[in-house]
Amino acid sequence: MAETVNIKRLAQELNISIATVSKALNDSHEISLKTKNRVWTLAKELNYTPNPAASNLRSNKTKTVAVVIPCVANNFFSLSIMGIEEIARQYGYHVLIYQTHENIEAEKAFTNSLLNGRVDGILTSVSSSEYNSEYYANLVKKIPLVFFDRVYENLDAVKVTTDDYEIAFQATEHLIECGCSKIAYLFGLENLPAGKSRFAGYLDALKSHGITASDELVIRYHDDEEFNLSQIKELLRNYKPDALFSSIEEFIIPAYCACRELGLQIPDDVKVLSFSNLSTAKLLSPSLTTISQPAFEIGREAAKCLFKILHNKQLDDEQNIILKSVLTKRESTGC
Amino acid sequence: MAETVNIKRLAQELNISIATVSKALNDSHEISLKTKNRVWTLAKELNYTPNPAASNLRSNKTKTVAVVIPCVANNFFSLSIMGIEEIARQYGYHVLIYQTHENIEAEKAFTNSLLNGRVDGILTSVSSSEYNSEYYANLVKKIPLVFFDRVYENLDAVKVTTDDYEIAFQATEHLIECGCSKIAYLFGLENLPAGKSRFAGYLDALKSHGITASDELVIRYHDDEEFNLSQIKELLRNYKPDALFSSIEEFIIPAYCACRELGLQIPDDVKVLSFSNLSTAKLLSPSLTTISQPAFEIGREAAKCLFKILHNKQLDDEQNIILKSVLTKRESTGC
DNA sequence: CTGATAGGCGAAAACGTTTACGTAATTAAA
DNA sequence: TTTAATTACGTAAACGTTTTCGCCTATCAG
Repeated sequence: MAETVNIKRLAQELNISIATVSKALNDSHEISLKTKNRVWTLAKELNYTPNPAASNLRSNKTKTVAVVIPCVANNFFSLSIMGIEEIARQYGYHVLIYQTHENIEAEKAFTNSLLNGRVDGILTSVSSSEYNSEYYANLVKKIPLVFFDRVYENLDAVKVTTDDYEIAFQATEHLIECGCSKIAYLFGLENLPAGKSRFAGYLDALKSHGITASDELVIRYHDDEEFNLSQIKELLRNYKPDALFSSIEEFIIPAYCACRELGLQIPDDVKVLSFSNLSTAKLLSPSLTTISQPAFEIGREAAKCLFKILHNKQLDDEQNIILKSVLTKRESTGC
Repeated sequence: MAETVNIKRLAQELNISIATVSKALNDSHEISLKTKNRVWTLAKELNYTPNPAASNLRSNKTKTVAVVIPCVANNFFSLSIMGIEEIARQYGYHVLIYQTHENIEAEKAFTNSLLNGRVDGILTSVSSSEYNSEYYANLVKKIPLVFFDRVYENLDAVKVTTDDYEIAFQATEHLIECGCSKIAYLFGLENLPAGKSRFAGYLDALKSHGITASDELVIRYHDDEEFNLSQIKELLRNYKPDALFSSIEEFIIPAYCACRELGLQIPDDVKVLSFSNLSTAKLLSPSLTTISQPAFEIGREAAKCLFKILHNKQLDDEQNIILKSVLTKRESTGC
């Protein structure tokens, strides 16, 4: 590197004080336009950019936010990040990414390590492995935090979610209207509000159509791919459901594979429907009926809320923002 | 926040100097074990974590790297990020994400903004919109930088890539062996070494089998989805190729859609093969023969190299690391 | 007993900003 | 004309670390 160019250097070359330079750079009203222009042109000429560490240290602002999520290699989360990034760019913020891999301890460790002033705020979609609000109840007191999709309820924090209950209800009704009466449920996120709402929507839709739910038709997501596959195969073999309603994307591949392996035709023998943001849903064999969440918009909304908080703007209404999911009917439900 | 706990506070409570505390926290040999233990226990007790800004400012180390990529919502890049993140966690580094959306100006703006000490190093996969090595030739002199997948050649920097030429050659041969002789090429990344190598592999494979390539059978990626779709439809209608070799994932959906709309059966009427990291490739209708790059490993390798550089370790051999892609034959090439 | 050596610690400067406060000159109000 | 207010800038402290240098004590060789 050549001679480091900092405020002192600018001040020397212009024969003014470093305070004046700093204020000019920050467009302070204390400085005359003439001086500001001198500073700005020299700064551009020397390619000056302020040292973030020094600035952070003094001002206690980092212009950085953290995104803490289970995993980036998931359509929903990568789309959310895109939305977050778009807004962050508009506000001139930087984005740190942390993946928890559904590990609650990693989650706590990350967020704790962010409390020393590394970031101005946090956007998070929490791990599904546990639901213990104690930790977050304390955390939200210490740093501006916005939850999206996977949230903790009853905390003093903004939450951006989707209409899980309503859309699950609607999707279940769609299956019923297609003639299904023995609808299996592939249960994911069971610890979280989102997972519970989806399940509740499913149950209530059954009930409102006079169908009694059965525990035998419910299987729960496990971290082991093989296990999920064999679970589904067992389910199909033993209880012969006429539909599979999957509450998470991770069940799609094992569900399709299970049907193939058992020689079951979708949608003739069994209909399939899933929450999913896969762009290839319409190319699957057969094309998959999906509930897709507006992942990109969720990211945008969450980021917007966080920046409003960081700039002390009043949040429009309340702390719960609920966006609408979309049910797209395709061949796998066949009607 | 309660009373801020910093080094000064620790020093006061222990009746020692802040220098001693700092050295103890950093496990310096100058400090006795007894004193270190006193410091460590109190630090843990008070939940002390060092202020990163202060630390960065003084030491000129940020323990942070930047990842500059076109887009996170792409299987290849999100998997790469996973690999990068895994290694970063091992080394205790933080990861900043910047998306260029294939915009070379944004790319330059981001990387420039990282030169003032915000990060210790950069991992990047460059934009495909242009190939102008001047900028990067200067950049690599200013900051440790590792390219992955989409690289600039002939620069003094580490590059992690895949065997694009060889695998494209091999894939083309596969199509030929399946009886194809009129193989269309869906050309992406044409400005970049990766894109050129893939195309070269395709051309050379044709030549080595006595097939003359034709310009009419090559179409180039465009940013407009509709345009790509109609391009492919035109191609299929006018020149009736017996295979589509797509060099990028983005062509898959339009290619499948085009075949459907024209009533062409895959693989009977036309075979399809594509570079892709889609996990649903095997569930498509029909399942898609793919060349999948080891995205996760690429991220890992790139990150490992960067950290070696940052710790002044000798890089094992040379600057080019080449990983192997995998050709997975499925129904879409039907043999 | 003297001198050297090493171990353990502290004083203080430095990193590059921001900002509270002071000051001088100019302008407006009286 | 005097005073008050305003404008434009400078001084210096502060943010929380890291690190150089020096000091003191204890130990050891001679």
